[in-house]
Amino acid sequence: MENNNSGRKEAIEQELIRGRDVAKQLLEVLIIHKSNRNEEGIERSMVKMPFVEDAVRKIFISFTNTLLLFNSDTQHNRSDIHQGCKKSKRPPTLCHKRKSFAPTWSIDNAILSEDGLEWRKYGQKKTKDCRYIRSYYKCSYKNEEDCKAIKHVQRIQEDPPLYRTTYSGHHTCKCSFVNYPHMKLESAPSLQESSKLLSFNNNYYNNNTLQSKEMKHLSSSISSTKQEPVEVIIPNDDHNQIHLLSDCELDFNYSSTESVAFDIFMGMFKF
DNA sequence: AATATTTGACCGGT
DNA sequence: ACCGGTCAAATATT
Repeated sequence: MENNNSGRKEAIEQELIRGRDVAKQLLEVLIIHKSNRNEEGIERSMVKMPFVEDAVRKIFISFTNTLLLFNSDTQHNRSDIHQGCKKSKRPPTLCHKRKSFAPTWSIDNAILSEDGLEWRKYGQKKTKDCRYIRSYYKCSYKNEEDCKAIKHVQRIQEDPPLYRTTYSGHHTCKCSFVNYPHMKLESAPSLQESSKLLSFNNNYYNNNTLQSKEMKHLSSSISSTKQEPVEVIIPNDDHNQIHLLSDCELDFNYSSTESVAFDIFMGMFKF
């Protein structure tokens, strides 16, 4: 327990450092961008938007990974409570999981826009303090993959219309890879039941040096954030596959896989 | 027919 | 007892 605890502490620290470093990079880019505008405000620099976008994403993921690590104790303690009532029919006893310890965050939008993730509406409610209805959504893959991500959307303002979307928990399903069609996450039947297979289409990585460099980075990233042994397979020419052996801490594993995937994504833009 | 949304009942936390 | 989150039957949509 002691050992596990210090390992987690270390992982949290690493995530924080990682987030800080990317934030610094981003800040530098923005400062350069600012100084490269001339007096008329005409832009002379070429700030690569994919880079900026990805840096923001990485910072975000770093924070969420840290939160997941931070909360992993509480989540474990809770999971056995709600296993006992998994199959009970409505009356007489029904256990609903109420309080979630998952990280939450909100985003305001002027329009009801797609967020690129897949949701299914499961309820709506008029709340006390707001005259608008609040809609509740859960991940479309909740049943298939036990993905715990939920969100609710509520209009909070009339005149310039404004909608607030509050997310809770992160996707642990294939839908988190929906914006990155060259990456696939699926079960790896050849290995343990709980393991996952992350595969990359080689068409996107035609520079061989870059590829091997990023793959190396990938493997080191995975093992550095996990205490358990991780199997990394870097195979043939057609497909690069990484097997992740995971058991109870799926949220955490998926998230780090995702963030590592962004690393690779980012590596592509440097060349 | 299969899948998604609507809706009121139900539940747990305060 | 109230409030907001969730369930699941009824209904709508594909």
